[in-house]
Amino acid sequence: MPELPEVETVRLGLLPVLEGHTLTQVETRRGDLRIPFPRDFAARLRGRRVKTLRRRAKYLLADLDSGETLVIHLGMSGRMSVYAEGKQRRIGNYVYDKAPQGAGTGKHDHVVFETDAPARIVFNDHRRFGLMTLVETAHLDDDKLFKDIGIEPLSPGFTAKYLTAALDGKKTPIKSALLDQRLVAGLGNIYVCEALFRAGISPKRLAGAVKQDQIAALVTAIKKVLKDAIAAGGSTLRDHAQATGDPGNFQHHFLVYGREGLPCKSKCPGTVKRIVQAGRSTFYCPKCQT
DNA sequence: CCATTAACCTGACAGC
DNA sequence: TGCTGTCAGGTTAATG
Repeated sequence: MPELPEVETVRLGLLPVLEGHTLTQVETRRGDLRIPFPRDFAARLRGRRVKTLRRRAKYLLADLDSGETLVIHLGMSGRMSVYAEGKQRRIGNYVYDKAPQGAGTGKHDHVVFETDAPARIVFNDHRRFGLMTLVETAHLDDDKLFKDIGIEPLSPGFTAKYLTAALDGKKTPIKSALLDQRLVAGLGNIYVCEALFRAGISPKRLAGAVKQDQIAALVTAIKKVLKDAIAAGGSTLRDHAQATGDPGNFQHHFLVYGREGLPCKSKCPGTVKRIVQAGRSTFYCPKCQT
């Protein structure tokens, strides 16, 4: 469920049961996800209070009162499901169902957290491309996972000027460049396709050859599509769910993604086409994206 | 250094 | 019903 809007949606849903709360119990139900859990993972989390729950790129970051940060990546299919203890509860602005029988013991339920909210949080990830680890908060930016990650696209620093410099001289197609987390953090296959369509840029155009006015339009389109998607709770294709268990809604607003063979939505006579770039599907309108 | 491809793992779905 | 092949929102090691 994994691009920036989906991760942000999950973060917002976790906030009421995590931030300011204590992890009363933590259980790992296998030895690894994409990478092994660090030594004494559960013990280092148990009894710790979450000071803040942040997001960087597609990672969730829970800063603990121990000086460590719990780093969570949802991979392709990871979910964080929140269940209220005992009965359905409203906590903050969210309503959480009570845990159904067996919640946290499923085949792909890999980590279970209990908090004093009181709530149970179940990390489920059937493809196991996700990861969890612990990093010293003070050295997070220098960690292998984060040292090469680029700018946050929703930050004020993400401007046409920044993107122009980042794309300068690049010979890879703009579609592939935008998926590179070192240039811009958090974009994935869906939102890159959608942003390029909204900016009228061909995904095949070489990154270094995108014109100045197109770059400006692209920056605007990226910020808008990400914000709109967050407001819609992300996009649910198959795996994404909000922390409450509800699906996202932004998939109903796709203009090109998954629309191969259907008419272009920008009142042009074109038809949405699917091509493969760097091993990933790209959807675009050959008529109005140049 | 740069760019592309294959691999990681499981499940859903289409076609036979 | 069941088999096979294809595809999926991400990341990264290996390769050219």
